[in-house]
Amino acid sequence: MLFTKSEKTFALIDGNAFYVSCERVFNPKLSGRPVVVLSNNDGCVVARSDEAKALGVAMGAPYFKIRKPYEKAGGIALSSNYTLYADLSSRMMSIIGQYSDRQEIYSIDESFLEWTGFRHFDLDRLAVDLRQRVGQWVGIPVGIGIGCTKTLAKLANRLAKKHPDFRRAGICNLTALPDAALERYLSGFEAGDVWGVGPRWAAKLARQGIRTAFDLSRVEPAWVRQHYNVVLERTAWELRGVACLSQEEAPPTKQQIVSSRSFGRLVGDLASLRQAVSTYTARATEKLRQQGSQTQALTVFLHTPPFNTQEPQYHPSVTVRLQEPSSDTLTLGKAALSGLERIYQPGYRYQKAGVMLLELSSARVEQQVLFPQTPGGTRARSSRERLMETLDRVNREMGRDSLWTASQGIHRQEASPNWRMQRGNLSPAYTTRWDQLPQVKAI
DNA sequence: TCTGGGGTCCTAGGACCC
DNA sequence: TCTGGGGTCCTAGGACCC
Repeated sequence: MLFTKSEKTFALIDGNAFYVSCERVFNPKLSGRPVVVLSNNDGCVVARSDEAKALGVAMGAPYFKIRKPYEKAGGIALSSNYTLYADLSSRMMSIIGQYSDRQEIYSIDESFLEWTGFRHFDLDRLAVDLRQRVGQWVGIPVGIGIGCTKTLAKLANRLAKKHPDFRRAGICNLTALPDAALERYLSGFEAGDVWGVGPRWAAKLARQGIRTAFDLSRVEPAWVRQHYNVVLERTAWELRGVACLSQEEAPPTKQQIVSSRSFGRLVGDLASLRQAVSTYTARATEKLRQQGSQTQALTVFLHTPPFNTQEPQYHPSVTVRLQEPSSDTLTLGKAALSGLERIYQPGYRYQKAGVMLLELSSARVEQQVLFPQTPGGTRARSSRERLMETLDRVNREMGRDSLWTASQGIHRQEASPNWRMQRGNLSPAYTTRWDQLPQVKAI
């Protein structure tokens, strides 16, 4: 027997060219045309429509390098609008979640559903219905892959997008296939395209004669562990139909939280860096409170531009330990600035700064400290907690950046100091700002 | 000649994912 | 001129413990 069929069933649903599809929902002029969405500062291509792919635009391509020929060919480039994508994502995910009580939201555009025990249903029809509903209710086209392990569901999802046998329907169900057919599809599937096989391992596997997903499924898993590691061994098992990965329904709380940005232009002065670091700390700390955690150490780092060899290079970082765990924007902001002062060297032009919060723990577990630094001890701290609750509530209800600390700079975001990122072609916040709602004009 | 055995914790680095 | 941002897991090796 070539393949084991695990008792489980997984479906992987993801949005096609998700960011581009989000833009198209509210701007029909974009349909049928080459469209790309760019990373922050309009740096790299992070999403491409089929038409853009057909023009040969590569994922991750620096936009300035392809801009001229791309625009000449009628291509459109948009700055990324994460507010819009996050909102459409949550709508899409809630519809997908109607098709199983076991949903894992894997990324902004991908979701696993566990369909174990659903085999008395017609899974293909279920998938057709799901796809149609998401299309009608949110306007995002999705692809669906079904397999008896998550790795096979991922692989099926890819076949649903690329393979002529499935592309029309956008659905590929590997659980319904006989072994011979499964072997045929896996043999036509490059090992490097398997989930969990990156470029390094793909190259090493190829040197050892393992070129397709089928090849990888035939290798002795123990051998894989010996020559690679346990992660790739699991992948090999999963390709055979032995489920090693299970559904992670409740997202685990993060072990670290990072907030960093490249600047709109190179920055050399400490005052601007202080504003940037304060802003990133505030953002990271807000995320920290959202997941109910506190941190005991944070790292501040700076980077000079990596691609410009003319610039003198300097990549300092420093970790600042706190005396007691905290989730307070003011406390952490102060700690971050003290770290910045320690690593800052004049004479360099920096391209990026960032803050990482480490050693996270639940804020509900009260750690007693021998000599609390807050004057007045617990009472002073609880008033700080109330301040943070208010800060978060105001920013939640009145919009992000309604309330901020003076160290972040006294201008509103729109004033755009020199370190803010550039977003030259940003679409409106169609679904999250009253003043930017789409309008329908009567003729 | 011959130098125990079993364990934890921490860090750095390497690989992967979207 | 112009090259994103945010994560995870695993392994090896060193320090240290009894």
